[in-house]
Amino acid sequence: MGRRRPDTPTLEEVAAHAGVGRGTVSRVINNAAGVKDSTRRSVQQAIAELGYVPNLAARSLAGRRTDAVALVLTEPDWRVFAEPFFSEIVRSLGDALTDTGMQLMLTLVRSDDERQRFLEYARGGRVDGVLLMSVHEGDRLPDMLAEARLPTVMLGRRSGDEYVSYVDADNVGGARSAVSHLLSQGRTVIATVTGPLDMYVARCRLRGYRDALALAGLNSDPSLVAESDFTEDSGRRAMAHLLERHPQIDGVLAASDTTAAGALRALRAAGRRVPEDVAVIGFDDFPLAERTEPPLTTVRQPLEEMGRAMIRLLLEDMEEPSVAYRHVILRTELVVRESA
Amino acid sequence: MGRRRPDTPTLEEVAAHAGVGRGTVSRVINNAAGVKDSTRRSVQQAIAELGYVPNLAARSLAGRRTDAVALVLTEPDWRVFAEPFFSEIVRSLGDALTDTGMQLMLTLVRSDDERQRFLEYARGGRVDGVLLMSVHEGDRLPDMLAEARLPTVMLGRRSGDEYVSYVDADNVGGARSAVSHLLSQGRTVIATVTGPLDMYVARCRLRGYRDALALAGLNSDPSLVAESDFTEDSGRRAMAHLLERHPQIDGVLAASDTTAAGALRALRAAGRRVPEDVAVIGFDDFPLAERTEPPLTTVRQPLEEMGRAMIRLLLEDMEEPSVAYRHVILRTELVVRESA
DNA sequence: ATGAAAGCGCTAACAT
DNA sequence: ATGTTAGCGCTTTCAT
Repeated sequence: MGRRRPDTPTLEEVAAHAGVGRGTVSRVINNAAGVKDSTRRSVQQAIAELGYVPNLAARSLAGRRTDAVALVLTEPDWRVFAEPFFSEIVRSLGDALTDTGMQLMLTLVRSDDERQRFLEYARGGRVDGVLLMSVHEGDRLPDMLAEARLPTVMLGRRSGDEYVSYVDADNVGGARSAVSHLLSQGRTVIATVTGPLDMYVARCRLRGYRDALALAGLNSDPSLVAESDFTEDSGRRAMAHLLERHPQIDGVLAASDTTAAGALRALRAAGRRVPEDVAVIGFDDFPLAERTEPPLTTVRQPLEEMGRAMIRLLLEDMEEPSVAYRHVILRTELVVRESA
Repeated sequence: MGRRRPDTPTLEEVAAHAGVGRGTVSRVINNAAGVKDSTRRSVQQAIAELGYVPNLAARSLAGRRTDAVALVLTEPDWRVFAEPFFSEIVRSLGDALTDTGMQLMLTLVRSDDERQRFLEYARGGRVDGVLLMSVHEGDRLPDMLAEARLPTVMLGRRSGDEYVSYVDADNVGGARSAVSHLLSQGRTVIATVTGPLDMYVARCRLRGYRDALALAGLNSDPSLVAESDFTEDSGRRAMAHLLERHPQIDGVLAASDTTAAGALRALRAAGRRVPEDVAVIGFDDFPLAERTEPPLTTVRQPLEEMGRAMIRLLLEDMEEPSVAYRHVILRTELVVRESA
């Protein structure tokens, strides 16, 4: 595990080469004010000539920033990678961070051992802040990070009373409006393929489904609810199962558009036409839902805004280490795509 | 961008608390030999009581390891994320790294600006080594890293004469054996859906396809070749296109199993039966190919071994910074899955 | 506007 | 076996 970084020029050598003190060089590389223009230029030239690159370890030891934030994925199931949702969020985080000059690094945490290791890494000062995504209910990592007073922001929450800062979408409202939409179309037997019910997000969407039915004065029949794990295949199986029990289903709320695509396949396999016989609405990942034939109506989450909001909360927390946790819940939008 | 790490106890405080010198504490946290058992225990207790966590910046400044390696994705197209290939490799890298106690961090590099930023990050000493994947032909990042003398290993190569260290699969051989297999089945009109031809891997597979035909004394017809970008949808389109020109196609080599799945859809849409009318063989990502109905024959790459080999090369390079570039090409395996 | 000097928290070489 | 000490390369006062 030996490491040798050879002959990297140091700030001191740059200073000597430029014939100035090292404080001056430091000011130049940090774009600090109060350096005569001519001095600045000669320092810059020395930097170029020597191929100087600041030693980041020394820099963060000496004080200020690390200029890196970690995005942690605590997901034993690697298939989330395949979700457009995931890549959209990562992209939006990357974009939002670009302006701040920070590096985004993705870290994968699967076991408790890795959880511990990451904690030490973060507490060791290798990152200025931590973003978390797809956190499951019992996961204590966010609390550990928060206790260590590391700026921490989650995407989504683990439960109804979450403390650690988070950004979430209005899942209940989204599901509610989707189901209300189905009802207003005259659909009467509406089923739902939920996500894994140990995830709060899945429970919220289920709640919205029930709320909408209740609002219409209908009882929700438990046998119209089938659980999936957000993958296309499990969505297909869940839908097939629902159809066996309730052949007369004419509307479906799916936990995600991947799941919706799966449901679509099951419906087709059973000879149903979509949306004529059965209308399907999925939560949220537009790329897939749009590529479906026909394009599915979806509850769209403002992924771009969610990423931006996460970065905003994180930066705020870094500026002034407050004791407050902050929460942002973003509105969802029903994107209707039926021609019918 | 201010950052304040509050009141973290230092090694010195631990030493005082335990009533020992700080050298001793350092030995204990680094599991160095030559510390009396009783001393070690009392230091460990002091560490626990104070909640001490080593400052990683100080550690790497003082010399040794960073204990982190970066996996860089230089991919403007985020859909690669969705490839099982990708997550399999990441998993295998993670596993291989676990034993060494190193952190793996994924970094996304899309623009030249980000390329430059990452270079400074790496040269700044934040990582001990760099792994690269999905590197396109003209990308200079690997050279820049190698010139900066950072241990660097790529997955795949950019061209036929690659210098920077890499691990690759025998793509030519794999494609050749796939097409030979089709020929031995009596298939006579064999098309191929290639990957993006600005990637060497795609060209290699195309070469294997041609080699096999030549070996059988056949000329390859350019109009039996259609390019895709490794996504399912582009595979579907490419296949549809091929079918228009050559309705009599009875065998297909697809660039990946995602592409193969797309090809399958196009074939079905055109009323062909697989594998009775048309046999499809895809390169490489078993999870998807197995979930296809019927399961597709594939050219399997030893992803697990590839990940391990990358880590091995990287560690070797870190141990003894050699001037040599090293290359490993792993054999592929044809996994036949037709019942026919 | 700029130089000098005091750390930041750790490792490793040198004493003992 | 353990204490002491000299840096690692930078930022940041504090002088000037």
